[in-house]
Amino acid sequence: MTGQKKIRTRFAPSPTGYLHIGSLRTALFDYLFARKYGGDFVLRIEDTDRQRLVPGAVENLIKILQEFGLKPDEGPHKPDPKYAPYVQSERLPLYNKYAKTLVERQMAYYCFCATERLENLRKQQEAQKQPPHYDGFCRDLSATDVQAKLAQNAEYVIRQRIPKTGVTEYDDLVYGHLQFKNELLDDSILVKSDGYPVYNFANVVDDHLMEITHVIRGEEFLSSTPKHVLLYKAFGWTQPVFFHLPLILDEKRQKLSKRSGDVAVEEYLKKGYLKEAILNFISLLGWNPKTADEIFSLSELVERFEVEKVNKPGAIFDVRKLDFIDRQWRKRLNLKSDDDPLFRRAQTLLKDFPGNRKVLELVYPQILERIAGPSDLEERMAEFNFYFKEPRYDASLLLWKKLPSAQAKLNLQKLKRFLAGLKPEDFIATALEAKLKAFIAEQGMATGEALWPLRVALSGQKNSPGPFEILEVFAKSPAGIKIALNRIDKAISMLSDISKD
RNA sequence: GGCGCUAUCGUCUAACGGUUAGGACACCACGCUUUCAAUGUGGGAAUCCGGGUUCAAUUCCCGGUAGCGCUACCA
Repeated sequence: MTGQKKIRTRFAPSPTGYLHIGSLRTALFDYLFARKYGGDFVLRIEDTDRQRLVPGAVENLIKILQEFGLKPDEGPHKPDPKYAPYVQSERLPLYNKYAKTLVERQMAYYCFCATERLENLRKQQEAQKQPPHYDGFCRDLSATDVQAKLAQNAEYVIRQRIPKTGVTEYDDLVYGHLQFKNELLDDSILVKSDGYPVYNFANVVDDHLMEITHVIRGEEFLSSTPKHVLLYKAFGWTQPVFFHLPLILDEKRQKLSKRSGDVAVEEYLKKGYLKEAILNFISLLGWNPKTADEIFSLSELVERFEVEKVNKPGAIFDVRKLDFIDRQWRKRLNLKSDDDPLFRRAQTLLKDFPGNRKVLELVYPQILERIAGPSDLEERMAEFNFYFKEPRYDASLLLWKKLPSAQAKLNLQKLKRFLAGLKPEDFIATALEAKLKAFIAEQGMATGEALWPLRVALSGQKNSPGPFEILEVFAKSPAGIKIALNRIDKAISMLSDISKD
């Protein structure tokens, strides 16, 4: 056991200002793998693309990871002097040093080609239906030529010198044995003209220096991995185990991206999804426990996680399943409304409705109860316009379970008369319910046959809050009770029309 | 175009080479319930195509097709 190296995984996002749902999944698997096998989970920030820098992104990343319970053991927030810094833009001298080494070993070379020439080259190749690739113009520049150019302060990049022959192969934990012909690999750029390294390079250097044992990342890196393998070989470093995760796809089967809709984890949080549900849901994308259960907490996931259970095909992100899992979690957690993000979301939405707060406070618990999932919260909320607008509905809606129209009409007439005799202070949902139910029983009506038509008459909807709540809301304003009674009248007359037919 | 990966219900997926191809989401019907939700019961719904290997192929091999990914001085 002494020779065993400690397992170390890393999550290496670019600070783009938000956390991509796919990135969260990667972070989750990094975390699960590290926890499962007693390793460390490291956060490294890949900010070598200076065009895409977003201020504050790193702090946001750490915060949100923490919120999900995926707190890295190491990272910018908690550096280990042995590996720090954890932000790539602070590691420039390192990349520089290693790039030089590569050049010395003839495994990389200076390239002075102008962007314009490269663009033309690519256009030509595309026109001739050839795979676009660097033509090796600077690959065999003599040492003196290079020195001369450098002395002139010519702009340059450093390219990887890929062997012209041979095959590069590696084993992936998920995808198995993979091999690539070297001749098809491009002499891609390692260090950009601004002195910043490119992903393919910085990644390898850092993973080695940080002693990462398992590289867990999305499948999109499957075909750039041979270049990484070649770099490990060039340096004489042992390569980590590669562990690629199947892609998360949108409903069009494309890699989930900003074009697909919401990809930012923050968006889902804002919509009111529980973080437990989000984590649970994405864990099921490309991985399955092989049991009937599928509701798991983070620690349950750690317990059940196994690499063998990771699938190869890309998985479509189906928000309806997320809704389902969210409901399950909501039930499991039994949240009080103040702790429920969905509730908070509902509250902010309600602010946009043109009514008094009292109305909303009364109906919101029902909104939440009847919700299918946060994804259609907005739609459901919009239905509550019935209070402010005259409802329009089909008379057949009033007929619950094939209730005869004459019966419905009679019931409504009785109810209306009863309601008309009540005092304004009687219109408090709980008290009203007791009174109304007593009356219904006394009249020998079936509860459903009385309350269904009443509720529909008041709201005009198949799904709405209950009649007691609606009536309480109406009774808040002096004219409200009259409006409610008018609606019942209208329903009665609609039923009369039906019975004539 | 080149290279790579992938291929079971609409979706997520299960099935030592032998199953009436299973489960979950979604959908539909019915029951229960004042509606919804929840719950119960039932229903429709899949092995991409073609060859092999084998007594036996969803499973192994080959080919095709399709989808996706990569093919940037993005990651």
